[in-house]
Amino acid sequence: MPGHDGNGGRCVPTDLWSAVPDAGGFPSGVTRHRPTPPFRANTRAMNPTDLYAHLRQTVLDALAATIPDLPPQVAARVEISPAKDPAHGDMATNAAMVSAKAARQPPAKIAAALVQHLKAAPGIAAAEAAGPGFVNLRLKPDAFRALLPAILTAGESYGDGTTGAGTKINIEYVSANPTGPMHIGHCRGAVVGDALANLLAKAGYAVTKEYYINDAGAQVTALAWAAYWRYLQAIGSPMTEAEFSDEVPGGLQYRGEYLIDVGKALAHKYQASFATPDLGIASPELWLDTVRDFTIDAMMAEIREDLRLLGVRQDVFSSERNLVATGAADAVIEKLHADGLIYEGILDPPKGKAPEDWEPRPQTLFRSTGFGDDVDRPLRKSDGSNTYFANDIAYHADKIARGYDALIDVLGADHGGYVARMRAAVRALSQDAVRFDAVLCQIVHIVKGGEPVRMSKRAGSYVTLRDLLDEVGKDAVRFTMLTRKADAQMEFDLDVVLATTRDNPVFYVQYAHARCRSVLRAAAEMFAADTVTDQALAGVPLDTLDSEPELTVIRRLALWPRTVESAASAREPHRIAFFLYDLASDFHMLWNRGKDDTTLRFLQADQPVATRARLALVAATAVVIRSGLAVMGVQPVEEMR
RNA sequence: GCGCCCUUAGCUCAGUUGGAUAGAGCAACAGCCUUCUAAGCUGUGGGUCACAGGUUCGAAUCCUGUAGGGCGCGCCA
Repeated sequence: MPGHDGNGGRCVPTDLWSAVPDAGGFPSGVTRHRPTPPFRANTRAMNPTDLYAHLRQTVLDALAATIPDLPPQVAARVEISPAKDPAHGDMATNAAMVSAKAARQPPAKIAAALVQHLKAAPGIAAAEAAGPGFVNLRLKPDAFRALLPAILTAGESYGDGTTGAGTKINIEYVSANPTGPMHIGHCRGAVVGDALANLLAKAGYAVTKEYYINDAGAQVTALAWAAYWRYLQAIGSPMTEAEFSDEVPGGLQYRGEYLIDVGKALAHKYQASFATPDLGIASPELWLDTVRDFTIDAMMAEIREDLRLLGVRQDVFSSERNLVATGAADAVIEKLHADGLIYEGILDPPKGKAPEDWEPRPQTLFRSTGFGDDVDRPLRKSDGSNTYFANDIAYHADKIARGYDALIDVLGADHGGYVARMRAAVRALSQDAVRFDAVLCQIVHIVKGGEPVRMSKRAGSYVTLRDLLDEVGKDAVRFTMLTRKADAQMEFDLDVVLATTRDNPVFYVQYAHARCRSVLRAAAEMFAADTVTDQALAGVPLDTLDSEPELTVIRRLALWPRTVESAASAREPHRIAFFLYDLASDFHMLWNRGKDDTTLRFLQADQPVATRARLALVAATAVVIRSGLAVMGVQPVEEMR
């Protein structure tokens, strides 16, 4: 989110790829170099780790037997989903309804035929037609229980998807101007971007995490002046801040205390050589480039430290200044010019906006209207230098040249108006082959004791990431930032985040994991430790797991792979947080049964077989919680302190 | 003025990409517990999915319009 300190956002997940996961071709327009997905071939194995995918194939087989010449496009629309109402069974499929038209038969008739096939399928206890043409399925408890050894064997890779199919995807996030420490707005983008990247990787994409350093342009020049002011202070200049500000083009902008150390470092390194003999402002030619580079390096070191503390580690840092220096920006404009997409023209004045300083002026324009934008966009300022957009085109051209199939930018919501032109540029540069998405993050308000928290001691005008981390810690920050859709405004209530109650999702999920681990530790005392490892528990008999709260947890675990898949294709990492909260809720409910009735507790020394079965469920729950927290970049805790 | 996004229980928010009787947490109400399987548990009430049309077997979800809110709108990034 270069530029202002905006941090709002909206998410526009128009996913072209997830619409047809398999059983048919891919939608046109995104087919470049798309390897044939190898998945689903093994969904009929004995221990399916994706129960829903497995059942879907069973339904497709039944459908093929019922309607031999069914078009693949119809098969692609067949879904299997969890039943909302337990009275409907465990799962339902829309197969009869979506194929009715092609088969020229009423849904009810197809449903009845499907029921006949499905009744006999392995793992299915009951099948019945219902409603407008649903087929409801009830699974044998064994079918659900069989998931536990599969999870324990797979470990945290349970839920890994293949929908990405190795697609190369680049996700750019944070990209804060190196003009100061990171603040809350950057923080949300950082967490959303990082979690989304992890999520896409789990779904099978080949992901690169990237940071774009906006180290060119007027902002960093203003930063250099601000650092220079601190330098003058450090060498004992008699100037006042007001006097200095009057001499700065555009005035002194960055007044936060964080530049004091930079000024001191400059003074130490260059002594008084950057000032006039009376310690006043020397000619910028003498010092500006040096001070700017020095300060940018210092700020980037600061930002990298912020990112490290937040647990974000990006693969690639790209510099805008470098793009300009190597002539990449000019080269891209040349290329677009050769393609006939650049012209000199005059834009209409914006309607409704104060036109007082507006005057018609010929500009170098990019024909973005040819690619879905509203107006053509300027590439050069009147002083001849590139606009931010021009450099950003060069940057995205660079990413395209590096071979990505898709690009994602995580931006603040105040950049919503920027998305259409960037998408237009990517389309133009890639001949429509590379998909571009923006994930916009809305603003975050920090609240404590019911009052908004606004100021930071250090930066002066905003709450820094460091302040927030000091207050609540990395894991709480990351989790909480993912408890809302990115495009929804968020109130970050410091009191709630630190509360040890159910309405704090961070606590509630961590507590569930800690309880799992606590039980397993106690089990290692009660039985031989090597009989309660995940590996050992993957082989124990599970028939005794038959109570409703136990099966509820297992059903939830079965939803993990499809949660990963749908969250990834929608580019909505917050869904992982909600899933974990629901899973934690199911688990706590199971745990609470043992509060009043001690015979319902997990560990019963006189019932080793039933106990081990329950331990398998507990261990699998812990695995899935860890798997989800890993996507969010949150460290699971072993015990509550 | 134009564009994009949003509007779901009193509050804060989900809603599996068009499926069946729209969910959760707070708050409210009614019980229970006073415990280390600690940092509460169980249950109840609560809705014209902003409003009006449309598309179809079926709409909170897609289309059109209206009202209200957020963001943006040529040489800022």
